[in-house]
Amino acid sequence: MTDQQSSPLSAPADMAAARQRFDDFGLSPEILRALRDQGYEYPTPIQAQAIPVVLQGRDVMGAAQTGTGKTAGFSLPIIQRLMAHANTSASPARHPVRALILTPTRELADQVAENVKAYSRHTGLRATVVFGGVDMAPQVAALRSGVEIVIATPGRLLDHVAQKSINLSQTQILVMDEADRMLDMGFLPDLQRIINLLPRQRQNLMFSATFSPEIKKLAASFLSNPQTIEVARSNATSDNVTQILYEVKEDEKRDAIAFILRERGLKQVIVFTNTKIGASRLSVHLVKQGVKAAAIHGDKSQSERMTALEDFKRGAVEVLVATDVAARGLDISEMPCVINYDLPFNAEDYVHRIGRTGRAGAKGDAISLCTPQDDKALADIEKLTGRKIVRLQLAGFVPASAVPYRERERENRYEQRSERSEHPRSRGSYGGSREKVDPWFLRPYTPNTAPAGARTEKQASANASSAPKPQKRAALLGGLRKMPTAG
DNA sequence: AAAAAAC
Repeated sequence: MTDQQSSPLSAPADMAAARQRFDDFGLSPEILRALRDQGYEYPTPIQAQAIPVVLQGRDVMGAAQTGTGKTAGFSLPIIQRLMAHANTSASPARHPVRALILTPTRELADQVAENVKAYSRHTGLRATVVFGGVDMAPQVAALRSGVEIVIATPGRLLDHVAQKSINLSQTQILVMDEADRMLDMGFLPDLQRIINLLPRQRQNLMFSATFSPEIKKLAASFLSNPQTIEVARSNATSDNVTQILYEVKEDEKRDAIAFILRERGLKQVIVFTNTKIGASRLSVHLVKQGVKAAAIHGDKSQSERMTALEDFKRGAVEVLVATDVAARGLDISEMPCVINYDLPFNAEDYVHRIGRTGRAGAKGDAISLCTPQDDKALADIEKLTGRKIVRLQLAGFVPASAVPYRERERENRYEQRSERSEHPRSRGSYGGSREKVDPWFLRPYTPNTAPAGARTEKQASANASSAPKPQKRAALLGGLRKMPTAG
């Protein structure tokens, strides 16, 4: 809950009487103080609905997109309920985990934890976050010292369960955030195992952006007599977001992105790709063009992921090239624009991706590149969002392939020389065949009017590059996480 | 077809 919160002083006087305030919920002075610290006074619609219901101890099935203030909607009343039954013993053993919040991605867990810590800072309650890809020891130490609230991704949580560094036998409240995403990611067995470790008598809160049959089934099996909370029609795109669609050729996409970034002078933008390798490649390409870009995806080490996100938030990185790891949940304020380098495979992912902009009533642009192959994806998106998206030509855009080779060679001379030592042929690993050379840094000039045969050859070379040698792929992806550790 | 998540 940061950017979606309206300014405390912005409510017109004539509205103030009708408008609910956080003071109206009977939250403790310590919680209200934390809210004041952050300058929050008025609840968002989801908060106004969720807080009283959660305070009553009821189960909740909430349909809410990120950016609606959902996190505060469940964490404020949870903190209140835990305070109401405070445990004053100094012994860590007397501080069993009392509330567990599960999220699908590590970044989301981290972000939720930051919010929970902020809201509980004056209460004496302690919260910690637990996720994979980082050293376990500090997490074990935090858990041992005694925490009432744990925010976790499922895999690492079960890891802690296995080595007995966490005890869930006293956990009275369970939150499943982004439940639809967790199902998509195959977390159902893990969720089942975790739930089996909890007391039967507990409060369950489930949040999901969509209400698929699978989600309803999950709700039916895990929730008891839940109150349904819905703030906006699900699958709807925000009216604040202007959707723009440019039709380009596949091999023109990189140039088109660079062109769009330059033309619009974009300083805070996420570019989504469908693949991890695609994210890495595009970010390397943009950096070569002088763009402050970084990639974030699941094959990056956790420290690289965190660095990229922090650098992006503080402005050192202006273009975050991301896979769908960043499509949901991430709360980055003031994002005026989101770009789809690839149209996503699932229409729902499109909604989540463009939901990263146009938050808190601000205007935003969602720019997508599409190729003629994307007809089906586009039709699915238009069906889901109930809107027609007009295809436009990217005015003024000249792809690099349209610039005569000799001219490009002159422009790129320095770059090409510096790359030459990395040339696969110089290492003999690719043999001498020109078709197998990665066209990334040696792009043969192909006239736009090339005959069909030449086009096929170009495609073959593009295909070869989409399956680089494992070593090169690993270097690109920066997959520290995948490196074997001792033993 | 892809991505994410434990070691």
